[in-house]
Amino acid sequence: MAQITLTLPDGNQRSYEAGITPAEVAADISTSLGKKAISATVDGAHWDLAWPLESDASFALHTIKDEDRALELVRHDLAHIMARAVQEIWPDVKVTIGPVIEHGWYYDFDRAEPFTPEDLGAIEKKMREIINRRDPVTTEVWDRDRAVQFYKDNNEPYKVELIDAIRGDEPLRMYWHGDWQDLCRGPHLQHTGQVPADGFKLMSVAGAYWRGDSDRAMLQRIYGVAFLSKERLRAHLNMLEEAAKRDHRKLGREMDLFHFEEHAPGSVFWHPAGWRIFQNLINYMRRRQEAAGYVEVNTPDIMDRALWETSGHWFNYMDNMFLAQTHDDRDYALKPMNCPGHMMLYNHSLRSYRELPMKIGEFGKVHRYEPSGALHGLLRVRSFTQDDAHIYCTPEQLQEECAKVNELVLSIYKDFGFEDVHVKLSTRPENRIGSDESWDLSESALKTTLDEAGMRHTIFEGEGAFYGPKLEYVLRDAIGRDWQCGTLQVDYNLPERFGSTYVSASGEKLAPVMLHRALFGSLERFTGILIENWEGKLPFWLAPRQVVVASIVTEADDYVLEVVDALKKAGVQVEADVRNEKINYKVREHSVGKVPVILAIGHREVEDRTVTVRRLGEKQTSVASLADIVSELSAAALPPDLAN
RNA sequence: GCUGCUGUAGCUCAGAGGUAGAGCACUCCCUUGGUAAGGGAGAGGUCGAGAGUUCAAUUCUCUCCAGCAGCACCA
Repeated sequence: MAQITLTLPDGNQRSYEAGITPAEVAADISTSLGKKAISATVDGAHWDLAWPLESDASFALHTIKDEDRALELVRHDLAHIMARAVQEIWPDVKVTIGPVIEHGWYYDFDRAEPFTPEDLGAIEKKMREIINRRDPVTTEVWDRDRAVQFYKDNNEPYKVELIDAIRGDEPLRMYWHGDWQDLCRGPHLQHTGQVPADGFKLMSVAGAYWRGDSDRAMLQRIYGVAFLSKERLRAHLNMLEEAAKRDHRKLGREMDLFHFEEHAPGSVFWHPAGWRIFQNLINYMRRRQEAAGYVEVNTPDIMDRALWETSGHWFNYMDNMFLAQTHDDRDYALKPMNCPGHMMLYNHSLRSYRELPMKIGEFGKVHRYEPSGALHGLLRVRSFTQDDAHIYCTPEQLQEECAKVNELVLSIYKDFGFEDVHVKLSTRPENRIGSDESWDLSESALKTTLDEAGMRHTIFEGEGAFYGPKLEYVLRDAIGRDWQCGTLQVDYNLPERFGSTYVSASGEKLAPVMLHRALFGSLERFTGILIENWEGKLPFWLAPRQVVVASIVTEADDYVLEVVDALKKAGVQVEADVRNEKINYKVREHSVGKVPVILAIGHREVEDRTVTVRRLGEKQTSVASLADIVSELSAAALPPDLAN
């Protein structure tokens, strides 16, 4: 028998006969390690304890203490344990796939009756039984024909389909948890008892398409979360509760910012306070863009079909466009994008190279008939306002303009407290317009921009828009969630389709390149993201109601109004609250409404011409003179681009 | 769009085959109270819409609409 040498993490080497398993190595090192081991890493690959070792390798054993490995295994075994539990309860349910995901796993089943919440409880109970049985996990490599026949005999058509999809040269590995069997790449634990029985919870059941394809069968997906201890699980569940508290739909109601109606699904009714946030964003962006050399324009909401045919939208997105019926025998559509309107604007007069780069922005409201299931509060709507702009430039200017947009967007996100930004680069899709040469140029311009700025990014092959590749800016929020916001797209195609030109220095008519860019993206969505990020407690300059001046006694009312007046004149968004209510009541109400500053006025303040200041989230109050508080709050009300 | 669930007062929710209830909010009265809900009274609902079953439907059935979770989609 050949000998192999395993090099342990501490540098020690051990020699064994080829074909030995990591489980045997672990037991050889110590009895307790043999019991505690859950998997191994062999030359960097995560290795099942049952897989034989055939050659020299670096070798490390893992126990439940190696958190990353342990979580992966535990979650993966739980997927199998859950599938087993389901089949033990309902033998006719067909199994499909069950991968590990962030925080847990899911498994998709084909079953005629829907799983109910009570079913989840029953499954969970059965899973604990299986864990307590400490069923051994064993594995074998089968050849393809045997596996296919096995699944045909067992009436598991999805598994047969999976095997068909696996490359011919890949070994098919079968796993048994006790006498229950599944096709699986592995690795797995030694036995089901290695799963912490109190660290998991089944969360929900929902539909999911087989193989992610909406033309195929709808399966039932059960989601579970799993951690290595009860405490970790509880912490995760608490985190979910915290996230739920940030739900902008709930905060929007509590803060009286906006609402939705049945008769306008996916369209926002902005209340005064919500609209103020919205306007704050637009005004801020308007200033930043003006400073960056943009001009603002406005183009029609409804335009003739012919325009959308020229742009390509009609053929690519007709199903998702709102069409306008009129009595003049013309087809109109509500604009789903601003770019065709901007093309009209560009083409309206003969352009000189001296005008380029030409940057035209519009806070245009676009309408898209989004699938009903996609709608989600402010985050996915059917009519929304973009901070859209198009930059027309010469091919020579392209690279620099991309870099400028990139710089601007990062600087703006920073003003909103988003410093953790990463970028998705999406390249040419199958359905596209334009030549491969123009796509080469566009993609390389975006790639170069990221490389020169040294920004981390992920490439998404084939995910670009039909007219050009795109960058998408993804922000990480205060509790670690990612939100896709801004975009930068290079487009050689629309200028060509619209016959746009500029006159060059040598008098030739040449085609410009255009950039599409939006930095907030959708103002509606960005507002929603800000609400979630700050849990409604927006920074002072953005807060829709910055200050409430509340009277404690009726005799203070005149002075309250004087304070309100002074703050208003100083540019602060302020309201008086002189209702016949106790100060406790007022403080509670405005705190729930996330008003950052409450100024309370009683006899003392009237006499001393002061205010008592209570800031959101602080129990402690302080006293300030009227003049001081006015100057402090008027400074705080300045947007970051205007503050010193 | 697909699967499942939900729809009762402005909000959060209870309820039952015999045309409805609570708390908060709202209006009025009392109370002038010092930092997260002072007390009392009143008003408020075609029970999402339509059809069917029934002597009788808000309750049961079906269709539609909207919302929620997930999937698919996201120019």
